Amino acid sequence: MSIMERKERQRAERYELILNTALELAAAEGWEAVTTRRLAALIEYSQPVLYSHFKGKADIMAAVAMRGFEELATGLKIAAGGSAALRAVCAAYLDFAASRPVVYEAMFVLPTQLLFASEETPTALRAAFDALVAALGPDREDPVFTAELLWSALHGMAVLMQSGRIPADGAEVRLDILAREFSNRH
Amino acid sequence: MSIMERKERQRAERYELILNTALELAAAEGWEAVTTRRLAALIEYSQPVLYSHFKGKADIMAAVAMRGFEELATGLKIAAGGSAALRAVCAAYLDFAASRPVVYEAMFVLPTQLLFASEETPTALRAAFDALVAALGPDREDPVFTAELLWSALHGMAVLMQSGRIPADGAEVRLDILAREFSNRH
DNA sequence: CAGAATATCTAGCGGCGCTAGAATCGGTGG
DNA sequence: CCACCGATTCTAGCGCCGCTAGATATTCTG
Repeated sequence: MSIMERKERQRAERYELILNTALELAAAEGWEAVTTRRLAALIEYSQPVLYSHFKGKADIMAAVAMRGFEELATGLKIAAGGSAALRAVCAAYLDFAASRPVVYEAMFVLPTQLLFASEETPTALRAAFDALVAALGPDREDPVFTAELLWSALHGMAVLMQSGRIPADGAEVRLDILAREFSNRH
Repeated sequence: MSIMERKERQRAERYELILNTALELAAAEGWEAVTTRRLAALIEYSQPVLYSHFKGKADIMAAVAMRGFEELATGLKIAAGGSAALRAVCAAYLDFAASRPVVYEAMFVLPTQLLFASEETPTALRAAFDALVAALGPDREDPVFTAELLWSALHGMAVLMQSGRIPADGAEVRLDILAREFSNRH
């Protein structure tokens, strides 16, 4: 059965190659430059090979997004460890969005079939959201709604800055105000 | 010169026809369904006619967005009139986003060359933002940054709800929390 | 080593945004 | 009234897209 194992391993390697190449290309030229033809050329296989791994372009982006959910969840959990957890978690979120813009775009901006806040929500995404809830601290009246609002604010800041709709300059100040407004001293 | 006037009037009418048709089609089937071919067929002209009015598809969407800026600015100004201005303005913003999703998408989600917070920012958009600043009330420490943060929160709520990433159910509660957190009693 | 099964490729479909050049229309001067 | 000419509009096509059917090549098996 070693032959099958080797085949599976090679297939898994090619799967990784596709994802990494798609991510690199997207990072360099944006998702609209990630076409099945260019991607196939870069991995040095023909187009249909992509379709033996993924249902289509959207599926490739969804796979990239899934990894992003895990990375984000990890980042938020680490940030939640120290003191001033709320501000740190918010900073970690914005940091992730700023440092991996195309991954963030695949996760939260581009159309998705992914259902949020449902049974099919990926574990990692749920974990990331739970980190937000936890960062708000105990004794909240509406912890989930408040966390959704906090997420909205973070997401809005991320995408409006990314698209140049609000200036990058004020990021620190806005983060300070956000952390202050959402702090638990009310 | 009456003939030229008639021609200009007819051209203006066709311009309107294109914009209205694009908006209707986008509202019915989304922006990705608004192709130059379908649009041309709907207005009963050939494709190149579109290009005699607009530089391209993106330009058509930008024109739709521009009208949206005006409508939003008007809506926010009206909401700012009464009492509880902050909550009312926020509600008006979310209302606009929810009731005209494709216009909102063209304004704030889809790629744009439009520069925000610069000299080229459309007057209407600037007016809408100023309404947010005003709604925060006087005696703020960082009124612009705070307004940018408020806008971020509103935008985040709008798009995350629109894409189903946060449930539509909690909209009212989240709006309440938002208005409370940003109220000037600190 | 022949044949079956698997893996991969070539070639193509319909549709996209956009445009060059042909055809047609409408106003104008003889 | 008509022939011309410029403006307007259309036909046809380019190179690209996501995706797939069917041919081909490769690999494993008896």
